[in-house]
Amino acid sequence: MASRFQAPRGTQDILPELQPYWSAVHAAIADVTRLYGFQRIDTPVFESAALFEKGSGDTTDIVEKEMYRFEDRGGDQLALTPEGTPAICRAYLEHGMASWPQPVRLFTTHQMFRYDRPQKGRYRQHTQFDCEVFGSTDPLVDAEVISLLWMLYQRLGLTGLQVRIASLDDPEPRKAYLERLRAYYEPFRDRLSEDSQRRLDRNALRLLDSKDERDFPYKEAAPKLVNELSPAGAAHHEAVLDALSAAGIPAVVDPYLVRGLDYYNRTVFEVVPVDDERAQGTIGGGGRYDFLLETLGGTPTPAIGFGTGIERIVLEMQRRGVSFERESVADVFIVHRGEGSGRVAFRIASELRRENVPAQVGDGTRSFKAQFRSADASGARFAVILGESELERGIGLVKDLRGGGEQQEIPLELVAETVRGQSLAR
RNA sequence: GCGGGCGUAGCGUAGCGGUUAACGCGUCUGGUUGUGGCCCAGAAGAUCGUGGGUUCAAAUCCCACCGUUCGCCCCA
Repeated sequence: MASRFQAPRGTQDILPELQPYWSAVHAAIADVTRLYGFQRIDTPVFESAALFEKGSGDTTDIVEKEMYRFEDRGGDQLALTPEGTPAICRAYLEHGMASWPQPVRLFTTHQMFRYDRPQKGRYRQHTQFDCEVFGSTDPLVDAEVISLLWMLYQRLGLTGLQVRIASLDDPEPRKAYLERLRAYYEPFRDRLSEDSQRRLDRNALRLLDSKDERDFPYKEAAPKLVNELSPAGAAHHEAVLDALSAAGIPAVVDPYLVRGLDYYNRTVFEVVPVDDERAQGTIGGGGRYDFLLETLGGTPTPAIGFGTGIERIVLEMQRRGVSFERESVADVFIVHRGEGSGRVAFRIASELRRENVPAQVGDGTRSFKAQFRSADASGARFAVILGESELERGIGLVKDLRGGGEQQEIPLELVAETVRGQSLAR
């Protein structure tokens, strides 16, 4: 290895060859958010650690073992954002957005930091596109954010995706359900996997999410929350499904769907590639969180949102074979050699760039052959040749790099204009 | 945090106890006083992830660490 330094574990460089994917994602985000009437917000990379402890839930893994927490020089307890929703909620409350026309639709793309064990598609720093809608309990809004997310994926050429959806009901009926679930599992406690025995005490809902074969028989026979919703919860759930179906979005109810954050109620959903066996397959997910803003000290405000990982989207695009043509870095490549040629080359390049023509100047210390190779590699359509004999005659040669490579003699003052004209005319 | 696989030039690979570590792509230079893409020739580029150990001898065997990858936990 040439370099002694490496990017920190779980972080990565996004090299130029990958940038077209990222640009496409950002462009699609700009499109769909505009189509759905979302406004952009940007929040800081770090926040008060307490925001996430309160917001995400202090027993969630994100807060308990994955948060980059630090004390700054003034003694404040801060954390690199592990999760976007609490940050946006904080901004909503801090800026009195309750007095904006409701509902308030916000989106952002920002960096997330989680100290967990890296794998493909799981990084310590990753980028998330988040959308949040505040101030509406309407199930159509649930369907709308899912529909926005779905459209994003469609526009990026991602096929073979599936929306999995469920409802976690509201806190009171869920509490009652969880008691029933524990009562159901308790007699088998000894026969469950170690993980599931722990879940029984800590987070019974997770029992349904077990991937351990020993738990499967009990899991299948277990009471499912989606089948036992309260009347209000059931009506909401049905309305969301109905709206999705009206919009032609293929959503399947997944009774085993569990999301890792404490604050969700009613609608929860994930988007997964149906043919991906990997555990990190989920590319996006979210849900309703009608009680979070209250938890954070605000007036009760219903809300729903999602996050989707851009790294995972890009991986999925590549897996799906979405590709981009290599962009040329210049339209015009100026080859020059000899005393004073650099000055002229630089002047012509500047003229071209002022006129919005991408132009590159060759390395005048290298041979013509080498500069032409660079010109070819740049993908430029035209080469401008400025050698000693041309400069003596006050002309430049304009060469078409496609086709037969014919060259025209053009007076130096007209080179930029001529090339620009031909470059536009192509 | 737990368990498994992998780690050889920029990239992809070969070599798997024994003289100067090989090949393809890429890069650079040349083949045309000063002209690209194809072709040809040559060059540069590797402390064989790092550090220990075993051995007369280690890229090859063993251990630890680092990185990556797969599964679990969890999540985007």
